[in-house]
Amino acid sequence: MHRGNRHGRSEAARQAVLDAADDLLAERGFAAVTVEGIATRAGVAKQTIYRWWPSKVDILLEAFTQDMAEHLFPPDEGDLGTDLRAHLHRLALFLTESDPGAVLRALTGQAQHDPELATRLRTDYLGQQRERDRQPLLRAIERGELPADLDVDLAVDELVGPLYYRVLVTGEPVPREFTDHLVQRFLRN
Amino acid sequence: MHRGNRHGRSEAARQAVLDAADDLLAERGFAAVTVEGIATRAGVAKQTIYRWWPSKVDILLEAFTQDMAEHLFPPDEGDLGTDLRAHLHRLALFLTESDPGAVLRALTGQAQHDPELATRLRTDYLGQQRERDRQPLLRAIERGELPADLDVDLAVDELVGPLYYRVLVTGEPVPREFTDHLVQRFLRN
Amino acid sequence: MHRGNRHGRSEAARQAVLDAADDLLAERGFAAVTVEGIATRAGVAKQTIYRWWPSKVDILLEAFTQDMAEHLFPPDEGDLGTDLRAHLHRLALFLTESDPGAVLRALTGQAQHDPELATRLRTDYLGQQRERDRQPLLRAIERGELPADLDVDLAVDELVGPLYYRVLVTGEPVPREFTDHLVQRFLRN
Amino acid sequence: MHRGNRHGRSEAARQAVLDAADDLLAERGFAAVTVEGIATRAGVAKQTIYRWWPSKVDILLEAFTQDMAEHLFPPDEGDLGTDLRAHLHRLALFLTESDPGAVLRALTGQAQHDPELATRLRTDYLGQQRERDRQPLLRAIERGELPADLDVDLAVDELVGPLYYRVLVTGEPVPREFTDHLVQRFLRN
DNA sequence: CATTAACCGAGACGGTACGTCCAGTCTTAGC
DNA sequence: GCTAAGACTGGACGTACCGTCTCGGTTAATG
Repeated sequence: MHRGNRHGRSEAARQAVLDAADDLLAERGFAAVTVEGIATRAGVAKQTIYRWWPSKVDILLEAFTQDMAEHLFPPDEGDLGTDLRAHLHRLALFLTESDPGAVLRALTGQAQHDPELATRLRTDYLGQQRERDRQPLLRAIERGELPADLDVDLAVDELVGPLYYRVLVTGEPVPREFTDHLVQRFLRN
Repeated sequence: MHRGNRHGRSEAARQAVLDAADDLLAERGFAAVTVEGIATRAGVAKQTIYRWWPSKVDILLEAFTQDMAEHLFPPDEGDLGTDLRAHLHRLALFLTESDPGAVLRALTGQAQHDPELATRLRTDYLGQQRERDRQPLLRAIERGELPADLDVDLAVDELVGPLYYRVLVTGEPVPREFTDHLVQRFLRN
Repeated sequence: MHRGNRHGRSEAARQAVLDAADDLLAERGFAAVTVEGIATRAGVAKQTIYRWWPSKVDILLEAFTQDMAEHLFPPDEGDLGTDLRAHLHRLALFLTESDPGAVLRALTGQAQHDPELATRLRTDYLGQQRERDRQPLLRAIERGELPADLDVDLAVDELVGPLYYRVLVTGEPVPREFTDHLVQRFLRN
Repeated sequence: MHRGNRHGRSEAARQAVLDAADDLLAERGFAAVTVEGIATRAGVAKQTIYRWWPSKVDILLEAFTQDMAEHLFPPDEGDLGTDLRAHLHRLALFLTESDPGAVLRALTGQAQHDPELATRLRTDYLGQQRERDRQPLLRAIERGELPADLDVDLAVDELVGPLYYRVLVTGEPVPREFTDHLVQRFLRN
């Protein structure tokens, strides 16, 4: 059944590992994400895991990157407020409700102990995500809705910072009223 | 050297454990904070640790709470802008530069994998800290600088959220310009 | 139930390990004597095994030494032929039929790949055994049954060599006729 | 480099495997004789090994059989004492000094854990060797030097048994005096 | 003279056992 | 009664080989 051969790795094994890691995280928490557990659940040998991933966080990182790939492109309705409200709300749902969001929270947690992972996480995910976060603002500048000299990065920090803060620090829910309020305060300025 | 006696726990042992945990975290990172490592470094038996702390995160939590206790009381200069700027800057320094800040980052990271720790962290630290964060705003309301119906919690999220976001997520520095800018934007509203 | 404490190791664990190793060898052969298998069967943690024994052959060596301790003291009936016949027969039974004999065969086999084990085996067992093998001859010399200038070591080689040869090399049985014949040939000289 | 063809196995690969196994045993001991190690050293695929040999001991067995093939034919000088002394001395040298002797010792060791190998070893080697060992005696019987009713097998056990015993068990050297002495004692009877 | 079957190397695969590290529990002797 | 010491079970770590399995390339008899 397995497809090990000179043409390279088994896609079936790869996917089974990623799925197993995801499932273990979702069902039993980060502490249950062990290489042995993944191997058993995926029906894969440990060596196969170590052959392709340096550590278990690399598995989660790949699983996350794959799952998250097409998500979170901000909508473009032609109105800054509409776009921002929709985007922040979707980001909040992603972080608090989705499986890849749970993986991201776990990885962000682990990154506090592991600078190398922190760097990788920023390279692999945050860079792209911030680019997506900037889109509504950049389009608004083009449309003249926002001044051309706006500090976009600062604006992004103001908009998404409180959201991540709730998710990662206070653990409070992030209802639509909250994200809408953030947008409202931002626009009033 | 050990101070076995029938009169209660050894304060020397307690402090040695807390110091050892702090030092290990600072010098060799969270992964090096093991109960055995702490015991060896502190010159203490593992059992002594387990007698007084349920787990290693409890040690860090206690070490952190002790170190952090008197810090971060927001100044009261009688002016909202001045107070907020000073407070946010000190918070930023605390989170990014201080040893207890490093412990807090590590604990916050661990809390992403450990809901029980998350709860404890909020109880033991965040509650108090948020109260301190609210002080400048409450005083400003009393002074009439801010409207009485201000949603203070939301305002705190707006002010400190971007700061934690930089510390925990993007890893970017948090210079005084950044915190000043946050205050400026907040006050302009 | 376990008795780990500062006074030293658990005798129960020690004996369980030795028994498990013995049993595995007897029941399922040398290939089944794995540290993990011993640990499981003995109801002991692997770490406990590695704490006290450097390798699995050390376990077998200790098990063997303990089992073999009081065996094989040659009889003293006051007659060389009688004593030698009895001693060789008992040695043959020990090597071919007994559990410690099976362990010795396995260790002797392993010693062919492991010079250090070979040395240990000679120190721990063969030295004593050869001393026992010499006893009947020495007593016969004292009684005047054998010349005082007899090369005792050579005589031992002649007497037991063919026996070990059958056991270890040809695998033929070692019946009483065979050992009796060896003695007869030796005495006729 | 490889010689794939439809007409049978590659002799080059076969010989490379046998040499690699021999060399590994001689240089790094039995524990280093692994199928992977042999394959790497021989520049051969593991599959090629498994195609032709059921296990690594089969490789050693074949290597040994090939190396040993023409050795050890007992001389025929027409005198029993002369022939036996020469034959035992050559056997001692073979077992203690030669490369195939080292392989035989390793195989004999392994055979203590592996009854199937023991059987094969007796079939492939010991049978022939014992036949060679019997030759000097049979010729002496024909010449009338020994009685016709001599138990030849027993005599062989007496002559070579002590030699194997020293090689496999006590590890003592087997000098010419020793083998000569065995012959002398045998002839005196 | 092109096909094509038998053999080759390479190497991924599911497994088992290795020897290590740490978690968390337990027992004892000393102060 | 608390302490240091340290043995204990348990479980995950990362590594080494096992024996099995494709695969693409090489070669030589066959068609």
